[in-house]
Amino acid sequence: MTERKVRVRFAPSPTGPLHIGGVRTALYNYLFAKQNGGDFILRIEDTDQTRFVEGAENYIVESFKWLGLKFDEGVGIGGDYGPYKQSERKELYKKYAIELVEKGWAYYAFDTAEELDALRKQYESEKKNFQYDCNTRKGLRNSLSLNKQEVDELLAKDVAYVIRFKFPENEDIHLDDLIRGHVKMNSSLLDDKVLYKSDGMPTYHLANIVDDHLMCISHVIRGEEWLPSCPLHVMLYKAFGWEDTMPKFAHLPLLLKPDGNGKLSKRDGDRLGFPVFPLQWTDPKSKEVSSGYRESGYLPEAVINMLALLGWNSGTEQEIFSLDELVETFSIDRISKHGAKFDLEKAKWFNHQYLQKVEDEKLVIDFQKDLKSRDIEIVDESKLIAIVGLVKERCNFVKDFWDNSDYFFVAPETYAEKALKKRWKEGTSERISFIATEIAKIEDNNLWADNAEEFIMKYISDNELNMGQIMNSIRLAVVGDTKGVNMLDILKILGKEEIVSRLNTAAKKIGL
RNA sequence: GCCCCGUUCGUCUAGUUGGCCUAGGACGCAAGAUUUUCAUUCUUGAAAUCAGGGGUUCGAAUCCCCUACGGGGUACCA
Repeated sequence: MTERKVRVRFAPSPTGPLHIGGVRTALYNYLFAKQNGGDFILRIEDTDQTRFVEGAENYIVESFKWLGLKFDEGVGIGGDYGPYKQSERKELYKKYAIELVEKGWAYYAFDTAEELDALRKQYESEKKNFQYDCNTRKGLRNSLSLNKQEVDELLAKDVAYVIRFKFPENEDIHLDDLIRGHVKMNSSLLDDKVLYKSDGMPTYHLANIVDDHLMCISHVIRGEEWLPSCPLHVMLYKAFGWEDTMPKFAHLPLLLKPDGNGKLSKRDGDRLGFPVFPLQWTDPKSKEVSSGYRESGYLPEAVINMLALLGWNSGTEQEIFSLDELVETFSIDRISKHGAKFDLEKAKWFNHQYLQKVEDEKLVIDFQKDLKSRDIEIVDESKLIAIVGLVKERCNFVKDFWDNSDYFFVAPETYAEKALKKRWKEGTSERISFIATEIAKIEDNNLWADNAEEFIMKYISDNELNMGQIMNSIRLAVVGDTKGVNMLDILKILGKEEIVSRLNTAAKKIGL
């Protein structure tokens, strides 16, 4: 067999915002495609009309734009294998379903949803489990149990029907998963899945196989929730006679809730204080808002890096990877087999790492928005750049900047009590106000701060004082707390007038 | 219930052909150093009897079996 071109697809259904687990699936697909010089395709699987959610498709497209994962083909991009939205391919599927019926691999079933529901309930009451399969299908209303004339009549009368796959009896179905290795399941245990619904739409199973085949998909990399139905998919390839070009499968482990049990779900994020969605999402019906990574201040590169390492590792001790580096080092056989719990602390750490790499000038743009929302008049930009440069190393997010630099913008109105007790003793006010008057006399040029500091040092040594005590008092007077960057930098940025004023205010207010 | 997948520090994981594993790294946590403060940074430390029990073997986290636990599936959802 000749080596096929690598073509992978990410195929979400537009039933809501894209979940972070889905993003990871897409990322792994992307990395695999790019590494192999292949194509990365976006297909929208909107075969369930009842679950369609307004805006979800656009949300998916926007999310990937933000994340910087580019599709080569698909919805919104185009390509030679379109259309890429399954609802637009609707006409196509029926003929394949019928082909399967004609080949004896599928059959018409006329049972209504209500009839089947009733059957399930009945079985349940007998503590048994109902399954539409090789054991029960003969007793149900379908083209296997009914004679040909009856079936033709029903079809002619336009009675609602579905087409179900006919699993052969007692046959072992083998599957080689790239992550899990060899998996075997017996056909008798599998149920006759609906392939074609009574509303004229295919189910996932049919549409998926037909489209993957038609779009020449070489590898299917998807979540583990699909593993149980993979034998059906393998059988479908066989039934259609497409075994030669059947894609290779890789079933990814799931992302789990950080606390209790179960897979990560929509609600977990805001319940536990972290986003599960790349972008903020407002539910069109309930108007409920779910937070997004973007709005929470995460950098897309950090999200990608964090996600990549959640279930995969390079085998080295490297943890920080650019997208390009990931493309280079990624490999399916280094994906772990077990589910991974999301770790908020590590996510923050990743963002911290990436935040440090962003130029101060760029960060200033976002910081200014934050300042504006706080009604802070924008000081000159070079000052802002300097502040960001001093402060960012202690922050995980741009939104942390404020707490670490507020004293640059507003003079303290109160002084932290704990700090006062420790840093402001009898006679401190007197000393501080003396220092204020003295440094006020220093000529106000760009050497002022250095000269002021020099004076303070001299004052300390002349008076045989504890240096820390005086410097900390100054910090307290200027900042209002024990926090803050290097004192000389604060002196420089705030300038003579402001510093002198704050020192005098503190001396007066605190007294002692 | 039945079927499938999994199980190494609190979390993400290394460990891929059994011996170099007295199990390594990262996040988080603790202590110390630097910073006269806070934070960053750096160093050190605590933290997994490799889910449990049986095998196989000179030797098992690594192979086999059983049990337990976790996850997924079991829809005219994807």
